[in-house]
Amino acid sequence: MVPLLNQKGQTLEQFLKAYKEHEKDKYEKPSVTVDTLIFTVKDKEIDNYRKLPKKELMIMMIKRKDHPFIGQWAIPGGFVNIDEDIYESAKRELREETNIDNIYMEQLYTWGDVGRDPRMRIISVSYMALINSDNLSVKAGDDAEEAEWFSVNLELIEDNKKLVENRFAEVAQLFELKLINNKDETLSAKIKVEHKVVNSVAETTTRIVESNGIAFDHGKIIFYSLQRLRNKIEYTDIAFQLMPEYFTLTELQKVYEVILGEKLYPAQFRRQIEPMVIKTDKMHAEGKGHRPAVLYKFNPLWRLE
Amino acid sequence: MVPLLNQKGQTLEQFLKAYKEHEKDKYEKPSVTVDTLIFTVKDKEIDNYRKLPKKELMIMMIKRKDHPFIGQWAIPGGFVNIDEDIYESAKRELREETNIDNIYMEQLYTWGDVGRDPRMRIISVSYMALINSDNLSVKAGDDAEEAEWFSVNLELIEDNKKLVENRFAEVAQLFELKLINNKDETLSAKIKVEHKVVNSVAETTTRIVESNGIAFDHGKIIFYSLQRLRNKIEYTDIAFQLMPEYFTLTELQKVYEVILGEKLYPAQFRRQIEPMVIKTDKMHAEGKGHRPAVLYKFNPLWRLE
DNA sequence: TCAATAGTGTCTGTCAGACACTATCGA
DNA sequence: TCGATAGTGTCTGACAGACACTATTGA
Repeated sequence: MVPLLNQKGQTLEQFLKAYKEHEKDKYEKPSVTVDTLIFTVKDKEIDNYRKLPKKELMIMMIKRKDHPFIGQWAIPGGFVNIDEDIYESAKRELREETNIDNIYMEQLYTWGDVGRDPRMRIISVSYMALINSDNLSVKAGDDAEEAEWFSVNLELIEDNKKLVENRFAEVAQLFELKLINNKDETLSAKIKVEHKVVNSVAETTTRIVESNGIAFDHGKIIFYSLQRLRNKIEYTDIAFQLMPEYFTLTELQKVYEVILGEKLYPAQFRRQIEPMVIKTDKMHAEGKGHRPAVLYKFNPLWRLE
Repeated sequence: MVPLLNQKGQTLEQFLKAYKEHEKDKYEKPSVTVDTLIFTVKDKEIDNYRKLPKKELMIMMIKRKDHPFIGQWAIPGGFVNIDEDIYESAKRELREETNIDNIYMEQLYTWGDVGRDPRMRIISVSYMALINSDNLSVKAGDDAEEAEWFSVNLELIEDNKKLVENRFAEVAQLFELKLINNKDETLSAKIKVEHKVVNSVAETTTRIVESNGIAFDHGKIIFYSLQRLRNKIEYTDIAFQLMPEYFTLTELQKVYEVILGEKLYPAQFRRQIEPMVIKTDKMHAEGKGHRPAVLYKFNPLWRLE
């Protein structure tokens, strides 16, 4: 077979050799990092002996020891090695922070605005990892970094809908994100979401209007991940990534509730979740002063009918 | 206010100055490109005078003039400028290929496996643009590049479900993607999707097992974008980005059908789509030999009730 | 006994799937 | 008249929202 030649008469091999010698570093390149949002759900202890613990959505944050944003908290992340897939890079990051491996992880979004890091042009690929509360006892990695879990609370604090020319709609929503660790340190960010229809093209802009203690544009990234979590929990089985092997249906329901931010009806929740779970013959040992609950397992076959 | 100092006693300004002088290019960086998948829906003319034209989903591809993959077809794309947001970069790419501006575009996914480009390490952020058939007459950009529209057809050709240990499921699906231009050039790719549950963690791998005439991993990227299109058309209004300002409900239904790959019932489709459209007093002029259809417009307010 | 959780039964209205039917045009 | 598209009416079963009810435990 005759090798294909380009306009300079080069074979592929010749082209690649010349390319690597002359073309490779012709332009200035941005740096690429991977940020991993690590979520789990944790019990919050309650005084009353008969009451069940409340569930809280938690995210892992790292305290910055150097400029920029010194002393503020950031999502764990780091530079992509030149010989490492970006997915592997995110897994490595997760391992370094938590010593946990073999965990559910998905790519979220890539953030590439010019001014998002004052040091230089950095494009950041964000991943979302969900770990179950079984593994929560695992210590944070042996880096000298301060890594801590923060509870995640998102509140809609303003919601404006406008009519323009009785034809185009503008929606402006203001959200407040609050992160609280077990020392009651509180970080917060206000995020404004504007939805406009211009020339019958819908445009949504999301921007941080205030940030306290959260480094870079990480408030916005966390906000985005919460939207994704809420969406995906409705039509996938990702919630089970947050559960231990055995769990009660009430625990599972509470995980759904904390992510969706609303109460669900037990009867209906059980009917809907039924195909995704397997009833075991084990009973929940913890609950006192009320009827004990049956433990369930995830049914990985649920999509196959 | 006292300026914050890091461990070396530097202020933020001192740190940034030192960083830019010494740290910036410490590590080898990957290159970053943006690829834009440009979709539209086109009429396919029919001989019978009373019949309506068929709708086809089309994607714009560029013929490669140089190594690697010389002579094959690729998604339009290019390097991100160092002083340009990645979203702007995708818009620029779209403008260069189609001369169209102000168009719906969303980020799809970021592809960052090490070996995906034989020239060097390239991380590619893909965007999806939808343009309406009104603009279709616009010529491809004035680049010397050959740019052409290809019809997009995706077929599920194998579907295996396995039980392992009567406990874990494995699903393997084989898809064939076919791209055909108006000279009847046919490009194709076979994509294998494997879904496994290992240690109760669900893992999905997607890989190209065969590629004819489609450069790089672009068959996989197109496949991914089709999944996203199908998903989003069900719960968002993106379909209207593919429509001209005035359209009949049958046209709209055909667009849904070609993207979803299935026939829909007219009565139900009309009931469901009703809140998203506004009936006008215009009638469709084209159709001959049958009842004329009312023209509708998109209702950008539909989400506000 | 009582407070709390576990778990079930059932009514109601909505809506998707399915299909049949009417309306209107041009050759 | 007929072949094609445009558009509507309605039956059926499934299922979400809502609420009430029963079951079981430990202090």
